[in-house]
Amino acid sequence: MPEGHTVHRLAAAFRDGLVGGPVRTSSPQGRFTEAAQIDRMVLLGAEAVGKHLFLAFAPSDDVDLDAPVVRWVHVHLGLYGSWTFAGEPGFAVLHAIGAPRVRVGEQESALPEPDGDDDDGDGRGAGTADWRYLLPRPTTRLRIQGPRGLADLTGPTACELLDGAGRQAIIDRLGPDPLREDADPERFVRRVLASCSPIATLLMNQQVVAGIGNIYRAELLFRARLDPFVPGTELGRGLVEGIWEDLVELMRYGARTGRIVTTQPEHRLLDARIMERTRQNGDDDPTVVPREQSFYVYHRQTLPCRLCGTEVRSQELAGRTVYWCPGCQKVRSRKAAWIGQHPAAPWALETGDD
DNA sequence: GCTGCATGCGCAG
DNA sequence: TGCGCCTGCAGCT
Repeated sequence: MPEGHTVHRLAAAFRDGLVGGPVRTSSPQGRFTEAAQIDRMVLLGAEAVGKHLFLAFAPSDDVDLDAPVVRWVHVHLGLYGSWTFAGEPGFAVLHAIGAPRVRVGEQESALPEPDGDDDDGDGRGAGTADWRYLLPRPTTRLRIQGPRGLADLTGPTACELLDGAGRQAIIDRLGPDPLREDADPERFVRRVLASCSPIATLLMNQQVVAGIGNIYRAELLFRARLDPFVPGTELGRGLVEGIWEDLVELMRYGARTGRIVTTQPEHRLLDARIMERTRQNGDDDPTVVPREQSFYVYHRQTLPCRLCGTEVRSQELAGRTVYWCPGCQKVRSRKAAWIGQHPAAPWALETGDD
């Protein structure tokens, strides 16, 4: 489920709720056998690099992150992985919008509380809301439990214990992460301009830029009005720099709110008008009206483009589906300037925050 | 209950 | 380039 913004939110949730104190770690599923090695250690830090999450563990809290004694848990959620948080009121709540999910009562299984204040006789205890007695799902790869709450990991592509060198090796093969202060956009620009691969392929290559998934890719290309199949070598520097700037803004919004929104308000209105027109043309099927107004092209294949009404297309490219509007995305030239809309506007008219 | 799909990635060939 | 893997869930029967 996650693109890079989600992983940054997860890192923030860990920093908020679990970093700084001793934690218990276990692998209820049994597949992360190294969990025992870090049990009762201090969770020193949590950071995101692209879609990779790194959690630092040390025997005590007076250790530097780069000390040899620090052990790193490296987690990549892949397509199916997720973290579930549970804890005292306020635990991880700020960051629970979006991918980090907070358990709701019906899905919880709880042990009876040991102090005997189970007064409803159903064997589940009066405190089903007490996170301390939540049984992990059988598929839980890793549970991290601190004084204020816990985090359960299921279905990750990667969950492994590394030393500092192992962590660095992973970071070294990643391109710049638009959400990190230390990101070097020039690395991204140079890689793109030097490659004959289609720009759509390059944007999904984590060695070129770290953190983009299929949604950001499709939406970025649309906002740049860029043909997904143009080789990087055909693009102009200004355009590629514009894509980076746009990406930074989009992902910052995503990290702040937990939602990917790429459409500008005026284009959502236009979309409603187009839908009305298509219905007048005889398409009465209400299911063609998308509830989601957040995207221009992602998952909108066969629907009319929000801007020009051309049918949005989709096609497999290097094993993943690319979505684009053939009507709007015609930029192919090296001379093309950045013509995408600056994204400050898309959510500016949204009421409230988050 | 079953099937297919999904915001990924690494590996073999 | 295709496949296997990790899991949850929507949309079928």
